[in-house]
Amino acid sequence: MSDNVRLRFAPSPTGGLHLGGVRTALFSYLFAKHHHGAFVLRIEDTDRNRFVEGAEEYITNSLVWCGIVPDESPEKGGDYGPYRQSERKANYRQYAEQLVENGYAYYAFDTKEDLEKMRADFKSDTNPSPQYDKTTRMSMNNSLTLSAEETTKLLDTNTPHVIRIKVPENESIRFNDMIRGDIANDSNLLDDKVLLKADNMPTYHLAVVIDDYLMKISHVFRGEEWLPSAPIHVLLWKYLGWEDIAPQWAHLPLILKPDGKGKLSKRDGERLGFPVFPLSWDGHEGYKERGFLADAFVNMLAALGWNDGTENEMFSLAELIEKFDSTRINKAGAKFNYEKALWYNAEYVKQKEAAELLPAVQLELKKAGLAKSDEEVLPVLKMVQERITLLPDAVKEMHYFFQQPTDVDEQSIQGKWSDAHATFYAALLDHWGSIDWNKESLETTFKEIAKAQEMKIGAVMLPFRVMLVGGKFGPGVFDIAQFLGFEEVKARVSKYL
RNA sequence: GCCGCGUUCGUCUAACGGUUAGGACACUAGGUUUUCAUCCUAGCAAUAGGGGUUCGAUUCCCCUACGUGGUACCA
Repeated sequence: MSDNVRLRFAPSPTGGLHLGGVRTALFSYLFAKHHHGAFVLRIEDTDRNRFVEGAEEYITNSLVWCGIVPDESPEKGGDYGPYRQSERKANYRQYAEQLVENGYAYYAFDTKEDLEKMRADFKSDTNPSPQYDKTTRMSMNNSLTLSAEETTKLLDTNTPHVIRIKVPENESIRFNDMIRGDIANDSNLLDDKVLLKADNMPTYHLAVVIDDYLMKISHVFRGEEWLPSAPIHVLLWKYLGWEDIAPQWAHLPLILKPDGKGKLSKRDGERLGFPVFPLSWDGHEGYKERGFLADAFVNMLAALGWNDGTENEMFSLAELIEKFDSTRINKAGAKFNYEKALWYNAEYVKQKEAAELLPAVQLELKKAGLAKSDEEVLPVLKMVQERITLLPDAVKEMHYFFQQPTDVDEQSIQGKWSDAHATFYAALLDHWGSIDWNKESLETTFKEIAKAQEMKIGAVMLPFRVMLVGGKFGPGVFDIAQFLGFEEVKARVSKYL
């Protein structure tokens, strides 16, 4: 494959992109880039009722955060624009009419009530949801049942109508899915899908075929929920005369709820306590705001349903591009596991250079009201880096380096404090006032004084830590003391003497 | 109901006819850290069920069960 590999990600601007959508975009992007092809973003806004203000911008921002940058898009433009279907409206009707002329589609004038009546009339125990198909179309109000004159008259008087595909009888419609292999469907089970709506806008089925054709799309990655309508698309590519250049389809498995049943939905995030959006959307916190690193998020998503065949699980975007192979995508849906996402993030935080992490950490500190210089923060970050899972953890792990602990866990040293302790720390501070201030000498003298006063090291070490940081946590206590400096250590300890 | 797709440890997955069915997350135990986390070591744990095909099936075929998706003038 070469540079005529072109993939598109074609979301509807009906809300925030969720995990599944991002993964579809990611796989498309990886495949395109692996083959040195193009990745295009197309906005499928043909349903004006579901249009949501700001959704398109959100989608773009999300992709950018992930590093999935389109080569062509509504914003950026390209040779095959426009990239919003609402702006390509002029294209669709002519193709639909071409299908009618060639006998592959027909005008239908049925009202909403007509359709409801048909569904009610044909409904039975064995057929609970009757379709507009070969068994019913001849009893409906369309250009197949009406005379040519009547049809023309209705059309000329602007009677509301749609254009439906005329699904053939007794055909086995097949195509080869990149992930699932040969897929066959019996045409007798398909319905006459609406291609062009009464408002003159195309449905997904028509628009996707025409635009994939016009934009020279070579491969399509989309969710498994499209598998049942794929035969309609196959038919359309054929009826429009483009059968030989139809794209190759890859229907991706779904991302499922971690607990119960079904597709992951945005409600699950609130319910189970994890984000389902990359960036915050509509009051729902995103992965970014939760404190995930974009590359960890992308790695986690890529590993959900794909692997490179080795035992390696860590991949940068560049490595994903290099190793991506669509034949290694799984067929079965995957239950989402937030624990694993957390693990990925912790791994990325640990592996990064502290300096690389610094800007993001600084942002968290500022949010918590701790504005410090990079020079002050960097050495502390190096000490606590491996203790951070999510970026906001940095505040919890670092605040006591810069300010006296407020919540002191006194319970942890309850009953372990005596006058002898006070004497010990007083002597310690007295001695430390005149030594060379580094962690080695701090530790040595700490131990010497403890021995001289017949105190067990363990008995004085823990209270010392608690006075310094506020609890039983944190890096080596002498590392902390060294950073704090004599005056600060003295201040924190003296409070308890 | 009908149609499509799927089914390996609790979860994500490897093994594309021959392995003691491997790894990761989670969990458990031990070690390190005179704290906690990290880290190290070990442990736990799976081929949905039934028929075939084959010298041999996780792997190929069929049936059943279960899961999931579709069945809109939504995508």
